[in-house]
Amino acid sequence: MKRNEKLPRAFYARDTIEVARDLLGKHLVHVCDGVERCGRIVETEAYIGAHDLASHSSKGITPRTSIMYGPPGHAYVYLIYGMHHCMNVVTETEGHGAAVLLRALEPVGPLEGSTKGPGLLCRAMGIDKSINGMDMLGDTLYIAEPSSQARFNIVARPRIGVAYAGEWAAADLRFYIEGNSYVSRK
DNA sequence: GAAAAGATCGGG
DNA sequence: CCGATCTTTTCT
Repeated sequence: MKRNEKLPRAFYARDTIEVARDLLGKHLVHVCDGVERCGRIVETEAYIGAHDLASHSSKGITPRTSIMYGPPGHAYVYLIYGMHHCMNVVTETEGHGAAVLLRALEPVGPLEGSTKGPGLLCRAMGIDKSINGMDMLGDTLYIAEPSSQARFNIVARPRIGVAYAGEWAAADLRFYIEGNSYVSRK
């Protein structure tokens, strides 16, 4: 089988909105207990920096957000509502505090349970807080460009669950593949 | 110390 | 619409 191409650091070290859009269609891979789990990214959200009131980084550098303020290409994973994990990829440059949340995957190969939504995505991929801070250019967790795929349209919509963020709640910073049935919400 | 709220999900 | 469930941050 043809080997997919792992995304380089430079892919993540760019404008967060561009990264969020470009991540659509890419393959997220997690090697866990010798088993490779893989899903195609179909929905993302951009959290663009300290001035974005929906972003955890808007609180400044805290123990939790230090990963977001670190170098790009690392995983930022946290527990939300006491029961669900959410996975992000750090973008831009060290000190910027931006990341892209992965919200939904289309399964590539066997995956247990739904991958439709950030909490379920992490459960199906075996992602939890032990992954927090991991470099996504290693061999355990990474994102790769698939060898080939059909062209698709990108839809931009407001982010989910950020009503507290004032004006930022309305910004079109959620992106998904038009017509894909694994997108968590229209 | 204590309290409140949260980038969610599933059940009623 | 509401409860589960627990971490992080903020307030006293």
